Amino acid sequence: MDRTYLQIWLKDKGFTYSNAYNKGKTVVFSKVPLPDYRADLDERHGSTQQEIKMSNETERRVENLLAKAKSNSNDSASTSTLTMRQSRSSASSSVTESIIDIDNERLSSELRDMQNSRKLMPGARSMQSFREKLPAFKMREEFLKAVAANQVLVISGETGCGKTTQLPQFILEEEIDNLRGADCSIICTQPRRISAISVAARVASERGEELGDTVGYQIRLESKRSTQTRLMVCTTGILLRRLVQEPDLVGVSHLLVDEIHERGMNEDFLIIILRDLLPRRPDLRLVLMSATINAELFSKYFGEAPIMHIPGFTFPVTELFLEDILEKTRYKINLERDNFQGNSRRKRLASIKSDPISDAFEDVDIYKEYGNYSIATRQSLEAWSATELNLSLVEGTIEYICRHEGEGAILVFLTGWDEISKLLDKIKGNNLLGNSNKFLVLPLHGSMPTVNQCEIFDRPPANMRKIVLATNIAESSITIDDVVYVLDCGKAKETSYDALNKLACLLPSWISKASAHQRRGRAGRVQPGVCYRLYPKVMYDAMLQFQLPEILRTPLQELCLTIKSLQLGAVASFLAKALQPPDPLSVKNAIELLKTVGALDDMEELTSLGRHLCTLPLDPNIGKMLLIGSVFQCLDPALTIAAALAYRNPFVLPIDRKEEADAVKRSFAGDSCSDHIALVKAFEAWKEARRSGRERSFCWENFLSPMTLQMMDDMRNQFFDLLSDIGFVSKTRGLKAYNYYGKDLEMVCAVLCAGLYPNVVQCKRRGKRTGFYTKDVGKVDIHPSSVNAGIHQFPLPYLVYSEKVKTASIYVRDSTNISDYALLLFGGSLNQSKTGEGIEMLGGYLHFSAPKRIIELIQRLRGELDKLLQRKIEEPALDIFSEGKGVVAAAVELLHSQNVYH
DNA sequence: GAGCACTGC
Repeated sequence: MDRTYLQIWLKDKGFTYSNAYNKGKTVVFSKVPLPDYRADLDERHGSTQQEIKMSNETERRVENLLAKAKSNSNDSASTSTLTMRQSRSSASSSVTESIIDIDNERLSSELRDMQNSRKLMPGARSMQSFREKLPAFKMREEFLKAVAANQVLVISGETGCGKTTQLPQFILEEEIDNLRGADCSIICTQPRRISAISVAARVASERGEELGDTVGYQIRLESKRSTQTRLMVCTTGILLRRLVQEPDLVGVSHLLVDEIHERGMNEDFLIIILRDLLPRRPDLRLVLMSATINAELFSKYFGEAPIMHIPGFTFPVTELFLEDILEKTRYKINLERDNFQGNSRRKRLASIKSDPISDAFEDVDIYKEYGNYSIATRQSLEAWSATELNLSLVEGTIEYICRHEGEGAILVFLTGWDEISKLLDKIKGNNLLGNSNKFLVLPLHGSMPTVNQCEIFDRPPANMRKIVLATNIAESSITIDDVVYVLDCGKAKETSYDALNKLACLLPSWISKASAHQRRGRAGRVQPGVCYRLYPKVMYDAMLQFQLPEILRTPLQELCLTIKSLQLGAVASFLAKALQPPDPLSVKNAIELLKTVGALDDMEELTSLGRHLCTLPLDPNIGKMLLIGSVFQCLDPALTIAAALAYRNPFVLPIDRKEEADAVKRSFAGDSCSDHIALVKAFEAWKEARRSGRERSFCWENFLSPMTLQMMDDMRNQFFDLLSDIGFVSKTRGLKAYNYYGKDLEMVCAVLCAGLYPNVVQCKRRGKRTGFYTKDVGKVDIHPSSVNAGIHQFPLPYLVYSEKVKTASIYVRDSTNISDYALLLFGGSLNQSKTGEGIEMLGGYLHFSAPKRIIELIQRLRGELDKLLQRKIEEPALDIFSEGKGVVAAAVELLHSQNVYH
């Protein structure tokens, strides 16, 4: 067996990137300035030259295979055919039109008869009186008049006013009553899947109908609708996909966009498109639904569209700030005990100012400002730190509520896994709260396994108090009805995007007033409640009105690709029309990345690859990984990895058994040094377990989320269908026909490399340790949850990663160890090195050296591979294994020659 | 050497 021993030859060249960092120029970046991790830039940035070692045997084989390929490709000249888009027949004959008119008239009157008869059904009376009590009901006529008179209408209303369920319903009833039922098509968008389903279900039941009749819903991979459906509730993402096919939303009569104040990326993107669409569709009616807090913003955006306000109804919630809490609970914040570093207020004042909101408090003269409060309170305020969460204070407040306040569940908002875990431990050790008969303490975090989902929602047994320790997930995604007390620590982890360093960040920051309001509202769902804010009033006053919109906080490559596919013109000028346009540098980064991936050409136009990527609901890198995976016969693992990366990691993080969970994940990875392979193995094992009917125990034992795995499975099917739509696979041949190399680790890693490039890490040995470096930010760390964490010596010189995030440090979360051949054949384009005889990649960040004839051989192979791939992209039905037999075989040969495992 | 906000096609 041919085995090439790979020697890693390290050579520091002191390479620096002046374009990426301007020394002396400060980084202006969202709310949190970056610490100076670039201090010893030159030292850290030393670029490594990788010497390519190729055995004579391998060289001869690759040489031979390539020679065969040459003769092969000559006799089969490219026969790429231009596919013409079939245009839909635009004009239907007048005869069919009049038949449709008659049909529609009949249908409209049927719909009206049905609507009227349902009003007489048992239960309809009580349902109607319930609806009449909602604040929205009083506005019914006014609302309908405004919809008729204005193309755009902005509705502002607080939770509990009934706007989401009533307004679309009013329109539906009105249209049906006026015999326009057959012609109307109402779409209502929701930002989340669950809310789309529950809104549709609620409206259907209020109308006394089955879901899917006149009222239906559609979310990804799931819908309940019929030809009867006149009101469709869908997620914003579904509507955006529909716009790709139907840019004018032909046939839609009314569009209601809900929760627009949340400023999600999809919603912000949608309203730019809609503002441009309205003049082309004068008959379309648009209703924007927002919380009261920022309705004017949207009205202005749509040329002073009228605003209608609907008062809300929730139970009153008493609000207590830190000073009131200290006064009431007599809790004492003790410097030595509670503040680990013993930061006194004065010491903190002397150090660097942290953030404007904390500063708002640090600047206050406590003895003056809090003159009406007790000395103990003032001393506690003096000792309190705005930068570190004081868990003892949280616990003390919980204890106070349990001792002195009435019944009702307590909901505690914390920032993350760590805080939840620590507080849980603390409570369990507490004498009063440790009494397990009296308290039910439940952690609630997106990646914790939901052992007993019901426990969170159900009322606890009598004389038992439920205490939920949650993240932001409880702010809008999960609603716990019986909450009476909310504890708000005032912070949440928030993503931001540092365009200068091309770096996504996930850091705790102060929430906005809007979030604080939302958290408070969680206490008043069933009865009057109390909200304990564990920060001073002055800090609340200093909080931002709203969170920064998502479009300003995330990388934009996927959005930019969608803009191109919708033919909305130049990306930068289109995005400049947004309510709050993103930083031009972020746009530039996204376009550069799309060019690197090969989705856009130099003129910023979509390439053939780019057009394929538009059809896949994936980040362009992951989409490319999937396409290359199908091309190179690794479809099964590519589907799994794409699904996991696009949705969420199926591995859960149990609060008390995380070491075990870590070990299980590592055992799935084996010696692959790959989180992506661990995912694939876990998914395969799940499928096997499901076949033999032991899914539940398998998931439990292996710390996997059955719901996530199920969703991944569905997404895999969706991706397969989409690949079939664009001709890369044939459904009749099935998945197995595209998976010849599915178990071949080197091939799967090469496919990962093709997709994840330019997300490459250089592993540099430094004595006993390995340092990890990327082009954009220099030194990075392997995330401790990765199977690659703690490995000091990797068999291969590079890692590719799916995500790099700055939290406590800059981490690559999921990574795979790859060879230099994988990079050379499937990475970025190769360039002649400016300094020597070698070749380079990634704008000169990665260098490879070898004897001249080896370099030439590799470049020749790479050239043939690129040509073959290009033909395949232009002509997806092409069989590259017969067409480019020699080239593929040569590539496989080379990848296998670095097999260090067998 | 020590960590994992949340949505969506």
